[in-house]
Amino acid sequence: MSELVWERPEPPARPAPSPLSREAIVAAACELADADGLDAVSLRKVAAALGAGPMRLYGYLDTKEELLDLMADAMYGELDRPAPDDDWRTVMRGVARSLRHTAHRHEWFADLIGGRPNLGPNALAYMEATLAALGDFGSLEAAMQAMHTVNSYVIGAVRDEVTGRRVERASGQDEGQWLQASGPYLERVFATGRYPTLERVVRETVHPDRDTEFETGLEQVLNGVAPR
Amino acid sequence: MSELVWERPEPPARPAPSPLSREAIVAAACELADADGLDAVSLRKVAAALGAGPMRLYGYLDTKEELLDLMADAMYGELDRPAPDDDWRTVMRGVARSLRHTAHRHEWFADLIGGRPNLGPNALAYMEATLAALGDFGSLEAAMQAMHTVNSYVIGAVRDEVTGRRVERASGQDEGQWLQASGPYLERVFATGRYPTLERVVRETVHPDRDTEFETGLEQVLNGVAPR
DNA sequence: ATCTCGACAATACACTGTATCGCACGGGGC
DNA sequence: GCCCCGTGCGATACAGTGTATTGTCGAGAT
Repeated sequence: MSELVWERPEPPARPAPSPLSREAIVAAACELADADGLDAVSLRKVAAALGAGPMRLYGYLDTKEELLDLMADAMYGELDRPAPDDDWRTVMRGVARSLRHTAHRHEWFADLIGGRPNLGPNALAYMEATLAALGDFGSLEAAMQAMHTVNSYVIGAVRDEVTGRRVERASGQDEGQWLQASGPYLERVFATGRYPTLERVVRETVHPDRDTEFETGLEQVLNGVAPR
Repeated sequence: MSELVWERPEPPARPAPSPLSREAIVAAACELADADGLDAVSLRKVAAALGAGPMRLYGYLDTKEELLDLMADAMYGELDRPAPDDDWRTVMRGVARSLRHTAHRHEWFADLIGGRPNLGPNALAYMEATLAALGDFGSLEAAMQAMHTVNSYVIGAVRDEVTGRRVERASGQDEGQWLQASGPYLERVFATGRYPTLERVVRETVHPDRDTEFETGLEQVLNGVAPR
């Protein structure tokens, strides 16, 4: 019934189960996402990058969703903490810029922020530091409302920027505005004459680069939320 | 070689290939998304809902991405057009509220807006109408910048709101704030004493409901973008 | 020395988007 | 009226996904 030793192959030489940790897992996942976008993050690939089988990850996560949560929280860990002594305007400007900055370095972050509850330790710590630095804002509820407004703006703006970048990258190496990225199409659309105002906007106005667009928008929002 | 007629089954009774159209396809897809979220939208299910094979859709689309683009554009078709004679403030308020409203009726829309270039006919028409109605704003470039700022705010705010709703819905029938939806967890987190400010915010301040939070944020942004 | 338990890999399943293939039908040339 | 061909469609196929289940090996306890 059992074969003789000679014909039986040796045990498959267990490759010394590499040590794992949540940190290593999300690091690998982030690397994958940086390289090829969020869609490239699959449990199998992450596990493979760590020299492990896919099911091994389920000791550290219950769900892929949880991996995404961890990735998002890792990004909150990368943000610059606000200095507690700055006035509220600089604090909020700093938060906004920092968010934008890391969303530019890790574009997949833009797909995640706002799309899930951020209750990880890093996100909470960041919120804590920000709120604490907003002591000169007046009431706490006013500070919360202002944070919400600014945050919403940043999330939306960053999202737009990132999709703009992607379009440009996909549609040639072009830099500049999405307008010329989708140039020919828009030409054809404008030729119908149905969008005169839009056409004027595209043809006659100069478009600021994204940095200044973001910054002036941010300044507008900050003016809007200023107490009094 | 060939079987006798008796044993050969009849032709599979071609079920009268149902007529199709892009419109019918996106309608079916939207229905699916309304019922069970964006993840429930698969080409197979959409096709099945229309009584067709999955591959049939590829006559109307090249890619699932394109289906999502069509769905998003369909939503732009549902928005209330701004009245051309209103002043810029009411125009922008209307745009913002309308976006928010349809994102509440079709929550999956919140997952789509800002995440892809919106160049469909409905989106363009909407932009056109909005820009045209913003004639009293001063220069066109200022109107563009202001629209961008307001739009970014709305996209971010709506995104936050929708994920909040989802958390509440998932975590019991609770209404109110995400805070008590994730209540026990936050209690445990606060018990560490690492987030005193956050704790004060949660415990000591009253949280406005989402409508007023959105509206006051919107008003802040509108104040911020006002010309002069 | 044996038993047991926990950690891991292997397998399996239902499902996804999409490329390919082949058939059946309808319309144009004789 | 018949044939033939193109075209539109379904069936099939494939690689890849998240995850449940099963199998197996090694170490620690008795």
